[in-house]
Amino acid sequence: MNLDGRKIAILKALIEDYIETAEPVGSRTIAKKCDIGLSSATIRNEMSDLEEMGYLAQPHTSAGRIPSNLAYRLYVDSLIENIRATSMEMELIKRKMEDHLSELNRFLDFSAKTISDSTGLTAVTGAPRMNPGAISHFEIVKASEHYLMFILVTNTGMIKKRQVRILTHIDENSILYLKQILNEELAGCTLEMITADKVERLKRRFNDNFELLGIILEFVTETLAASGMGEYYFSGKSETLKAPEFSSMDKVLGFLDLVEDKEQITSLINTAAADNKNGITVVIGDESPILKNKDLSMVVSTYKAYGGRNGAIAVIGPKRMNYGKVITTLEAMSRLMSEILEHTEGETDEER
Amino acid sequence: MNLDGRKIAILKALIEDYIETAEPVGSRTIAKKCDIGLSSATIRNEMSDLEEMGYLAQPHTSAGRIPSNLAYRLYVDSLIENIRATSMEMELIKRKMEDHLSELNRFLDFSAKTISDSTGLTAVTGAPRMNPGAISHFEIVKASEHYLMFILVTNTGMIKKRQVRILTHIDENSILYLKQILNEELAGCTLEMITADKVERLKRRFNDNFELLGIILEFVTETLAASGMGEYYFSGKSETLKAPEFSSMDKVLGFLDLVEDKEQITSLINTAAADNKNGITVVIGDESPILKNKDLSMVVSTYKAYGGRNGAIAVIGPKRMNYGKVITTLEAMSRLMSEILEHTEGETDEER
DNA sequence: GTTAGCACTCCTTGAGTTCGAGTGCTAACA
DNA sequence: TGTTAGCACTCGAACTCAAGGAGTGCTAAC
Repeated sequence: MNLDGRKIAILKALIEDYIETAEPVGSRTIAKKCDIGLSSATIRNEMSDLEEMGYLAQPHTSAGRIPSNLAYRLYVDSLIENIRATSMEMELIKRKMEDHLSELNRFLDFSAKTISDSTGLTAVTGAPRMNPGAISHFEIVKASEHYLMFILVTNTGMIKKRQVRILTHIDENSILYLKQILNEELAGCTLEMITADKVERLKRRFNDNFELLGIILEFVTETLAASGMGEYYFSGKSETLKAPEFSSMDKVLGFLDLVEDKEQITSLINTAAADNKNGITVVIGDESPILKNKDLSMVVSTYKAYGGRNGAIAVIGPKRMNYGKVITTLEAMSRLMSEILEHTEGETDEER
Repeated sequence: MNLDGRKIAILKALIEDYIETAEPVGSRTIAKKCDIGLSSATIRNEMSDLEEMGYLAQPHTSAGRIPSNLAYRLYVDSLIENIRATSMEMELIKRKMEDHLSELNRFLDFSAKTISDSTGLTAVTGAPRMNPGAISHFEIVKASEHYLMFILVTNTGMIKKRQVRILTHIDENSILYLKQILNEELAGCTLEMITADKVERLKRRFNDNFELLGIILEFVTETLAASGMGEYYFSGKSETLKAPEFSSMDKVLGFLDLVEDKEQITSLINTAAADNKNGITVVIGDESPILKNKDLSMVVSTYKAYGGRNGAIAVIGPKRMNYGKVITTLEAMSRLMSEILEHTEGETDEER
């Protein structure tokens, strides 16, 4: 017994009906819907075969069938039709998105909103993972009489500041001088390159500003060691919960627990994104232990930001989601985001 | 008919029982619980009076009574007992919080978690509203052959950067020179102080780098104009939804809609925080149109961050929340956060 | 191989019933 | 006059039961 064309047609029709209605699908419904000129009895036989093969399941004896994980997997991998988003619409979205470009977090927030609006599900956008890289510039600013501000810029565009209280007086000239030393010694250094040797050299050149050097080096090493874990931006959570599968409270809590747990979301998205560097990854229900027993699926894509770093965008929703729509939306959005972010090369601000 | 001591005792006992059980409270329950030596019949009479006075309500004739908004208001304003959090516990929390101080967003995130852990409800912490202030330092860094990075630091500790593509070649010395001009002319300037006059002077001194000046000025004015609207950090949403009042789906969606809508949350917290600059504000149910028909209450407090700016912390939960616990928790946390943030005076980093 | 027919299963729905918590009222009591 | 015991009444929650219907699986006929 194998999957011939008729079985596939029936399976496809069944999945699509189930996606639409969230109700178990009976043989008569399919007989009416897809006009291959078969009676419900024949379809019943085929469905029985499909159940045996693991593609369908019955909630109880006298109910219709629902697709299994295996069926969804087949559907996503080979049955789905690519609905192309109209380029007109995309052009409009792109223009709107460019308006939100001035700050990365706003941009990602808006992108998440756009995706969730278009899919009706929960969208997540993840900031590109920051690699601290090497020091490109170190700045010391005298903020006030007793405060200095350090600013460190790295070649990956990361920028960190710290304000520290100083007890002894330092004049502007000394600051300028120390800054020069630091930039000479540290420019181009990654964390690994700040060796004991280097520190020793700096100590010698700093001579009487021993204490200050300690504070600065602590700041620098901390900054370079920071993983810069990407933030995630969510949109459309309550939208997703309106689906009928969330009528029972434990499903709702299952979903919210997942979405609120940053660790889980991070690991889920990261593994999925790593799986497939450039395309779309679909994780269906129990395929990930994190989604287990939650009747949820996730579709993940990546976008390229400046500096070749990858960010992730994802949609989370009931296993019975409109995969075609979600996949095309994510494809289009990741293309769009890559275009905008690669193009503008780090045109993102940060404050505070 | 007025509120004598006995009525108040009964009302208090009823509210506290209802807060605990979320079930309408009958006369017998109160007779057993608070031992003023009264029979259920007497209490029944008193409860009937209290209902007439608007403090109690009955879901249906043969059910117990539940407190009205008026009763909660009375309870919060005068009946509640201040449970003081042990200073030991607070000392521990403080130490933990100081560990999370290195970045403001992490700190606020952790604070929200701490509050929601201790109350079992949804906690929100809002970053202090940033006032861009005046320019304290302007930096130009040559990121690569075709990219310059501008960094602007203001006296309120705000820091913004932007990377721009340049077509013409500029050597390091010119950059140094231009930077010097900019710092001379712009240091101490607020947005209002960048007048046409000032721009004219800069133009003259920049002479051949006309185009670059335009880009820089655009960046500067945009940065100074940015309102720096405070972000909010949530924690414990799914925790709140475990309360029995959220057994019906529309209550769940009501709560999630509120929590997801940044505009609403912002306005709700801001008006509440503005109401009462230093203490705690309690908004009970319908007292705010935003909470109307959602059976929710909110408790808001503020904390002082460096530079005298105020941030907000709040707890959102069912109207039937443990106000005593929530209020003392928020009081303690706002004191703690003020101590840490005022003390460390802008010890907050930012990256990206 | 396909289909009509039919018995069977099992969920859903709604009506009817019981149960019990709680009230309001009245009459008795201190 | 305030308090309490007693009792009839109310009304939602929970349970049972039967009817209805959607869907299946099997068999026999085409």
